[in-house]
Amino acid sequence: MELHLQIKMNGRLFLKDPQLTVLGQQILQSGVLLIHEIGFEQFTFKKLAETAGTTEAGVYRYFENKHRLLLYLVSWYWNWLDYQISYCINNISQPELKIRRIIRLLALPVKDDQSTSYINESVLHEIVVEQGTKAYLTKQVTEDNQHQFFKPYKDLCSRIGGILLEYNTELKFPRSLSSSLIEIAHLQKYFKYNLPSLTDFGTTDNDTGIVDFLEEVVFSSLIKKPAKP
Amino acid sequence: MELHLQIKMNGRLFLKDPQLTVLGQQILQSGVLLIHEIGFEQFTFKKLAETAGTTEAGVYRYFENKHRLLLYLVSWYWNWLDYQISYCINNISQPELKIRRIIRLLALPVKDDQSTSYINESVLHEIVVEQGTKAYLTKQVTEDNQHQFFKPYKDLCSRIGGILLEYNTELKFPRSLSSSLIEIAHLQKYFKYNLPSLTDFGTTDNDTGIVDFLEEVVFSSLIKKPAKP
DNA sequence: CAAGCATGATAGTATTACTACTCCAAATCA
DNA sequence: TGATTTGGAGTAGTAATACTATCATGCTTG
Repeated sequence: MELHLQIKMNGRLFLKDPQLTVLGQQILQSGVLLIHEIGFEQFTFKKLAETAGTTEAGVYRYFENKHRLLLYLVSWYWNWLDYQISYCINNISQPELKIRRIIRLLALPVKDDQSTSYINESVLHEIVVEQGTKAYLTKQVTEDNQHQFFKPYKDLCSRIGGILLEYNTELKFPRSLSSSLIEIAHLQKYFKYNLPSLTDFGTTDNDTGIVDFLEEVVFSSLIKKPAKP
Repeated sequence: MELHLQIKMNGRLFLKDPQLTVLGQQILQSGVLLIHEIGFEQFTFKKLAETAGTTEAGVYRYFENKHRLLLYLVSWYWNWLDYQISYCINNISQPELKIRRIIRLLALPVKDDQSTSYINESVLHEIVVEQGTKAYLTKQVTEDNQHQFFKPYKDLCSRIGGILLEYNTELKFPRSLSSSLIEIAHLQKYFKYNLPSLTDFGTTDNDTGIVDFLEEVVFSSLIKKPAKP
C-alpha cells in the first residue's frame, strides 16, 4: 500500500499550490536540495529555475519571493514533525517516555519519509537546523505572524508544552521550556558540526551526546520543587 | 575622569580600523542604528553611506562586505559583554550569585555605556538578540571560524562555563549549557516581544519573567545528581 | 471546436554588491 | 622650498539580483 501524506499548508504562503502540479513538486524538491547545498543567502530563484528545469518566471508563479518559499518549507517541516511526534507517542501513557521520544525526534538524524515523494525530509531537517530561525528573525515577523505563518511552529510548541505539563502539572514555564527545547536541540546540533568548542560533544559520530544533554536539562527543569517557605 | 574603552578587534574583520578615524566611528555608529532600524536583510552599504555622510566606496574601504560588518559588531558586543561580566562579578566569591548576575546581564535591557561614544550598546544588544545568530548561520562558518571570528563568543562561553563548573564541579555539559543559556536568553527575549505565544511571559513590561525562567532552567541543571546505581 | 489554464520564452527595470579609476590635500623628504 | 609620495574621498561602471510584464503555445475540459 502506498500512503500519500498531503500536508495542508497556509494558502497565503504560495501563489499557486506547488503540491498540485508536477512542476510545483519539482520546485519544492529542487528548492530543498539547492538551499541545503548553497545556503539561503546564495540561493536565488534563477538558480532554482535551472535545477528545477523551468524559468525564473516559472518559479515566481508559485512563490512570491524566496522568503515565502523558506516559510513554506519550514512550515511544512513543523507540520510534518508534529505529525511524526503524534504518531510516535501514540498509545504511550507515561509522559517521561513521550518526552524521551520527542527529544530523539528533535535531535537525531531524520530518516527520509517515503510517503512524500517530492520532499526529502532528512535534507529538510538539516535546512531547518541551519536556516530555520531565519524564517522569523526578520523585520516582517509581525506581519508574517498576522498571516499565521508560524502556526505550525506554535502548534508543535504547544503540543510539547502540554506533554511537559503532563509530567509536572505545576510547571511554571511550559511554553518557554518547549520552545527552548526545540531551538536548543537544533542549535547544539549545528554547533556540534560547525563550532564544536561551544559544546561538550566532541567529534563523536552519533548525536547521542546531544540527547543526553537535552534530557539532562529538560528533566532537571521538570522535577517538582518544594514550595518556597 | 573619562574612560576610553578601546576594544581590541580581530584585524581581519576590517580593511581599515574603524576605531581609529572619525569616519570609521561614524560608520560604526550609523551602522548599529541602521541595522537596528531596517534589519540586516534590507541593510545596504549605500544606505549606510548616506546616513554616515559618506559614499558607498567610503564604507567599502573599511569593511569588505556587510557580513563582515555584522561579524565586527557582534564580536564587539561579545567582547564588551565579556568585559561587563568580568567587571560585574569581580570580588564575588559565591558562584550562585555570579550566575544570577550573568543571567541578568544576558536577559535584562542594557544601559548604554558612556565610555564608548561611537557604539550605542543598548541598541547593539537588540541587534545581537535579533540578528546575532546570522553571524554564524551561514555556509562560510567554517572559513570564518578559521579566521577566529567567533573567538569572543567562544571566550564568553568558556568563561560562563567555568563559572557553572564552580557551582557544580561534576557538571557534565558546561559548554553546552553555557551556549544554550546565552542563546535561550536572547531567543526568549525575541519571542516575548515578537511571537509571545511561544513563551509564558505574556505582555509584562519588564523582563523579570525571562530571568526567572533562565534561573529555573540553569539551577535545576546544576543540582548535583546522585550517581546512577 | 472554443475557452481557459499551465507553462515557456523573452525582455525589461530598479536595486544590490561590488571594482576600478581619478582627484585632491596633507605629510614627507631632498 | 619644491617634488613626491600617500591616503582619504568621490565618480563611474559592471555583473548579478529580484522582480514584473508580455506573448506564444499546447493541452485539457466543457
